[in-house]
Amino acid sequence: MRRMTARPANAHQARLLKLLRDGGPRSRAQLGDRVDLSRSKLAVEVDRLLETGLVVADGLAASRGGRRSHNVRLAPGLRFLGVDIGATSVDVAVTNAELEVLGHLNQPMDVREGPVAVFEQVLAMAAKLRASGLAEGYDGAGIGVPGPVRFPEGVPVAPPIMPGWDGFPVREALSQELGCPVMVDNDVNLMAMGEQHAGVARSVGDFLCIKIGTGIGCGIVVGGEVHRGTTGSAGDIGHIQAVPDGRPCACGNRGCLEAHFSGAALARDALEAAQQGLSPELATRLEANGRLTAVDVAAAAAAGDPTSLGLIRQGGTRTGQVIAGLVSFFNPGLVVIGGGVTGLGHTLLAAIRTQVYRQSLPLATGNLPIVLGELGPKAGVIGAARLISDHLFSPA
Amino acid sequence: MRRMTARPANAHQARLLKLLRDGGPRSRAQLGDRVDLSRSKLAVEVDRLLETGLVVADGLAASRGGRRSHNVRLAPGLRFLGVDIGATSVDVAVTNAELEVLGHLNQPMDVREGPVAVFEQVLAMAAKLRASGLAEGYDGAGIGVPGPVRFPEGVPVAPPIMPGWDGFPVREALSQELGCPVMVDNDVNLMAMGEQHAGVARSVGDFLCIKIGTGIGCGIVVGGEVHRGTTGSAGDIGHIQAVPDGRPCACGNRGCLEAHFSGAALARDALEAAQQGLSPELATRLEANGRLTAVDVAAAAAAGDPTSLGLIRQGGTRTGQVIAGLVSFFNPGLVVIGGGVTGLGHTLLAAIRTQVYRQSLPLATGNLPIVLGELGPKAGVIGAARLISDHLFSPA
DNA sequence: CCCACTTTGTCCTCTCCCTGGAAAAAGTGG
DNA sequence: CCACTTTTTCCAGGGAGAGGACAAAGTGGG
Repeated sequence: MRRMTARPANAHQARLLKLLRDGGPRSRAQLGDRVDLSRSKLAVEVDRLLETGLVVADGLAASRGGRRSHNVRLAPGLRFLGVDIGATSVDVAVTNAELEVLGHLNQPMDVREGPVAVFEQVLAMAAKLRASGLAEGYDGAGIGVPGPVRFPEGVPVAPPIMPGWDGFPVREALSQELGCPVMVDNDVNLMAMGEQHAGVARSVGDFLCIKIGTGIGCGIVVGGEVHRGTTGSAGDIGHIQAVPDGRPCACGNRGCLEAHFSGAALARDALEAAQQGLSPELATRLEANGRLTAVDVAAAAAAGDPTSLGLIRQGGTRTGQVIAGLVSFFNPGLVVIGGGVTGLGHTLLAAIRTQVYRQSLPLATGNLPIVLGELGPKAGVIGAARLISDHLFSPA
Repeated sequence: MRRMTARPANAHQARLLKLLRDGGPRSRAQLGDRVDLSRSKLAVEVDRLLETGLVVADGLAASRGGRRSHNVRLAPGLRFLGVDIGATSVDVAVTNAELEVLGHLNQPMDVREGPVAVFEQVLAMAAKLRASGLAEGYDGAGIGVPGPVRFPEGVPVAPPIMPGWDGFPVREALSQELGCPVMVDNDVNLMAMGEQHAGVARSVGDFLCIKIGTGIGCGIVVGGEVHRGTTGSAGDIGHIQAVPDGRPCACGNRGCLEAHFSGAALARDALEAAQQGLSPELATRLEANGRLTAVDVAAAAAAGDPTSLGLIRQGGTRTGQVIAGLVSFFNPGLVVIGGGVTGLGHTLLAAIRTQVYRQSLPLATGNLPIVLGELGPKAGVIGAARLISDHLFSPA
C-alpha cells in the first residue's frame, strides 16, 4: 500500500486535520463551528483534503434538527508508530490517525546495548505489529529516548545513561529503515505530550510532568508547547541537589535527587534493608527472586511493610522538595507524576503533595492539582504518535 | 497635545512598528528587506501608518548605489512612561518611541506605604518629567511592582512584601490618572524585558534574569516571551529552600534563599558581624551611618574586608545552588544577574558561576554565559516602556 | 556632459480568495 | 402534507495582494 505522502497545504487544512484527529469524525457543519471560516471556504478546503486522501467521507451525521450532514474523518488506513525507549525496556505501539492505540508491545531491553541492537529490536516489534494485521505500513513514527536530544536533527546528545548513543543519527537511520518520516524526542517530553493529548493534562496550558523510572526527568509544557531548552536538556531534574553532601551520584556530584530516589536507588535501598534484617517482607522477596526492584518495594508496601513504606515516603519527600522549588519557579497549573514507579501509588503521591504544599507559597499551590498520570506505559507511545502527527499535520 | 490614539490595523503594521522601534528610522526599501511583503503591499501599509500619524517621514536615506530612498520613523513626539516600583525606591523614566530613556528620576520610598501614597509620588515624578520639557503627555505607561500580578487585569495578587496592594486596581487607577493605556507586570519580568530589548539578552530566546535586591526574583523568558505562570507568580524563587532547616523566613518556612541572601539578609548579617567585632571595617561604617546596608558591605568588600567578602561569597554560593537547579530544569541560553546588589559585582558573580558550573550538568552549562545585567537601574523602566509599547504596537 | 546601470517608488492589471446571499436539498415534527 | 430547520451548493461581487512595467533618482565611468 502506498503510504501517506500528502501534507496540508495551508494553516486552515492543518487546523482541520488536528480537529479531526483530536475530536474524531464529524460533519462539515461541526467543523465550521470551530474554525471561523465561511461555509464556502470551509467546503473548498475539505474538498481538497478529500482529494489528497488524508480525509475520507464517513457516512451521515446525526441530525441536529434539519438536513443530516455528511461526516468526514481522517483516512482510516493511516498508521503511526509510537516508540518509547526506556532505560530497561522498549514500548512500541501502532495508532490510527486519531492516535488511538491499536496494538502495543513491550519488551525488556537494556538501552546500553547500543542503538544498533535496540533498533533491530524496535524494527522487529514494528514488523510484528504489522504482521498481526494492525497496519499495512507506517505513515510516520515518533521515537522517545531516555536522554537529551538535539531536536531539529533528531540526534541524542551526551546522554548519561546511554553512552553509545551520543550523536547517533536516530531520525535519519529509522526514517531510512521504516521508509516514513520520523521525529525524535526525549522520552519525558513524549510522556508529557501523551498526557496532554489523551490524559490528565487535557486543556491545561502550563504543566509539569515528572517521570520517575530508572532515573528522574521532567517534561515542561509552556503555553501548550513542550519546552526543550537551549541544548535539549531542559527537564533534567535528576541531578538537582536534593540532599546537601548526600550520596555520591554517577554524575560526579553528591546528593543528586536521582541518587536518593529513583527506581535504581529504591532497589538498592531495599536490598540494603533486607540484608540488614530491617524488613522480613523484603528479605523473603529477595530470597525468592534473587534480587529486588521497585516493584518488590511496592508490593511490600502494599502488604504493610513499614520499612518499604518508609523508603517510599522518604523518596516522596525528597522528590517533593525538588518539585516544590520547581513549582515556585515555574508556577504550573498542574503537576503530573508518572513513570515506572507509579506502582508506588498513593503513598508516594501523598508524600510528594505534603512536601510541595508545605514548601511552596500559597499563591502557587492554592489551586495546584498534583496527580498521577492516567495513561501509564501508554503515555510515551501516544506522545510519540502525537509528535509525528503534529509534524505531518503541519504545512510543509 | 492630543496623544496617540491609533493602533496598527493588522499584523503587518504591527511588525513594521516594532522594526522601527527596535532598529530606528530606516527606508521603505530596508523595511522591505525584513518583512517578506511585496513592494506594493509594503508601500500601502507604510502609507497607512503615515496617515495615522504613528509614523512620519524622516528625510533621505544614504544611497545604496541607486536612487536614494525616503526614511520613515516613529512619530518623534511619542512618549512612554516607565515606572519601576521597588521595595525601597521608585524609578520613573520617559522614553521616546524607540524606547530610549530621555529622562530618569529615582526616589527612595517604602512600598509598604501603600498604593495611594506611592502613586501620588509616581504622578508627581511623571509631572516633573513632563514639566522639564521632555514630554507633552504620555501615550502609554508600563508599571512594575515587586510582587505577583494577575497580568490580564493588571492587579497585584497576594504580594508578600506589599500587603496593602492586594487587589488594588493598579492598571485601572493609573490609566485614569495618566489618561493613557497602562500595563502592569512584576518588576523582575520588566527587568528581563529590559535586558532583552536593550541589554545583554538581545537575540537570546530562552533566558533567566535573576534580580537580587531587597528580595530575590527571577524573570523567565521562553521563546522570546515572558512566562508568568498560571497565577502570575512564576519566578518567585526567593522562597525556594536553599538551606535545609536554615533560618526562619517571613513566609513561615525555614531556609528560604531570601532568608539567607538578599539585600535585607546581607544588611542583617553585616550588622551582626560588626557588633560581634568580626569586622572593624563594617563597625566603622556602622558607627558613621548608624546602620548598615548592602552598599556598605560592597564598599567594605572593595576595601578588602575579609568578613564582607565572605558574606558575599557565601551568598553567591547559595544563590548559585538554587540557580544550578533552575539551569538543570530550564536549560536557558543565558543567565543575567541584576538588581540592587550588582554593586557586589564580580565577587558575587564568581561565587555564583563556580557553584552553577560545579553543580549543573555539562550539557546545560557547557555554553552558558552567566553575566551581570548591563542596564542597571534602567533595565526596569526600559522593560516597562517595552511592555506598553508591545501592547500598543499590536493590533487592537 | 553623456550614458549605462542600479536602486527606489508608483501604477496598473490580473488573479485568487473569500464573503455573503440565494436557492436547492434533505430532514424533522405536527 | 406543510411549515420550519439545517446543511450544502452555487454564484456574483468586493477586496487584497503579487508581480510586472515603467518612471524617478542616483552612481560612476568615459
